[in-house]
Amino acid sequence: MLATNVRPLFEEAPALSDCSGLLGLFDRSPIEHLSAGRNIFFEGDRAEHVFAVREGNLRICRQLHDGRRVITGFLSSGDIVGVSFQNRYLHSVEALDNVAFQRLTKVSFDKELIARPDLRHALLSKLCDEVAVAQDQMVLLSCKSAEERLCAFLLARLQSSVSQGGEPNVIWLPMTRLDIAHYLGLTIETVSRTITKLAGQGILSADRRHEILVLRKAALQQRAGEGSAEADDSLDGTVRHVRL
Amino acid sequence: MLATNVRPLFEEAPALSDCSGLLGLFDRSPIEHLSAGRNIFFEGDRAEHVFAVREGNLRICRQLHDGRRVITGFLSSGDIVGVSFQNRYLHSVEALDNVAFQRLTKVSFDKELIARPDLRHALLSKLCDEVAVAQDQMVLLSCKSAEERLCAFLLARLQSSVSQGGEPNVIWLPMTRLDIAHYLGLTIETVSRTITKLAGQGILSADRRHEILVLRKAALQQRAGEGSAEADDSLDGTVRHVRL
DNA sequence: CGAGCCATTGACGACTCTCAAGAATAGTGG
DNA sequence: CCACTATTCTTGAGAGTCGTCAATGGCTCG
Repeated sequence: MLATNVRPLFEEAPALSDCSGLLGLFDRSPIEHLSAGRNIFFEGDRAEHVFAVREGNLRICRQLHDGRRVITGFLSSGDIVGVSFQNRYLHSVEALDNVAFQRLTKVSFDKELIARPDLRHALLSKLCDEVAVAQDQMVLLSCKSAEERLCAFLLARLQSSVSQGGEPNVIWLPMTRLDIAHYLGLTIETVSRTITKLAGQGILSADRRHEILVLRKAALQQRAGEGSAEADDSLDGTVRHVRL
Repeated sequence: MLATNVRPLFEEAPALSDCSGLLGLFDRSPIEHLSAGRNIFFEGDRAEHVFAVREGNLRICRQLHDGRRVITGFLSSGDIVGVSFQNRYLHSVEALDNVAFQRLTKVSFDKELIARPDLRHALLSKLCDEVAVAQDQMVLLSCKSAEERLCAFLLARLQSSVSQGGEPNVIWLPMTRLDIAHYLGLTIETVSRTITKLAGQGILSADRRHEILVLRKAALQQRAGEGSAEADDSLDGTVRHVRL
């Protein structure tokens, strides 16, 4: 087992992005809508459906027994969530804004998958991707400072914003500062202070609440510490050698 | 995408444990040996094989550009590592003691999988499990104190030790304190101090370096935060309520 | 316009890291 | 078998980062 954690009985995963052909499976499902603050499902619910996000943004939360909340990820258009081999969801998924999504029962999702080897491969591949992302986040949480965490997060959001058709230097943040804090393992105050500091250094400008302007991307990358492979300006498919 | 991290080009996974039928695939592979400190493979190596651990213990490491090291997991007998959809490994795997393992080329691993739907399902299931474990670790790193982290870690190792046939209250630790620290996102000093503190409270006894005796499992669970409901009882009848 | 949420900013304190030294253990060679 | 060395672990003192508590300000919405 990768980590030494005790969760022998659970096998759930996760949220899958950019799900190539997989999204096609949902084509015949009706579109459902959700307003900000509402959940697609809750932690502990019986896991009977798989969902595809079509519009809007969501957060994936887990609750600790003492009330602490952790955000393990964010979702947006094109992501799939709820894929699972267990019968209960391990996390809640909550809308950050107006969301449109489609659903498929796990049973029919499985059936389609059996019939389509290409999609099975896509799913497997996306699952591997998912693990890599989770491990990246582990590294981030393991040993990065508040500034490094925030810079890494902002760069990731920048890429996401751009790939969804935004300006090349504008970060769109559908989530609140508190969400960011819960995602990065920080407090809202630290997130706020760090943003202020970066703004003071002329690296970015955060006039609006949900929009951050990147002024010096290179500085941001430097402070993110090891952007590793994606250090460069991405977007093109050129894979660079990652040596350390 | 679950996390907002930027790793669009990588899809690797992970280490799979308790790999039901999957282990059978390696039956015809010769057994290879490795002594402590040696690697099965390094981060950045071309990913051409999948490996099954037969004996001994290993650690999974990632290196940051500035030299910081993170341990993302530990492996032992029955675990599979190297499953990947990318052509380079994202982490190193290094022996903690004398290790015996077998290998299979990715190509033949894939071939076998195509022929065996049951194994495909097992793999998918294990991948989901893997993600769940990684997310548990994210939660731990996100918002748990040093004491909570260590207690959770020790409980997991206890379970692992017991399931491998050890005494019900003895934790076997094949790794060093530094490894534990790098796994939990702490320093070696903090790990050491925390163990000393727990020993001072009569919760455990750590006379030997690689062996910890659990004296009050219930207290350990309580301090792990969210070990949740499974009541203690533990080892002796005298279960005392321990508040923090 | 007031209520409520969200974000910012400040002061303070605690937890953990850093630096440093010493003790215990393991490994090596005589 | 016993020094001798190297590594690992423990313990201490001090510092720094980040969390906690608290107050203020800005935005949104009824």
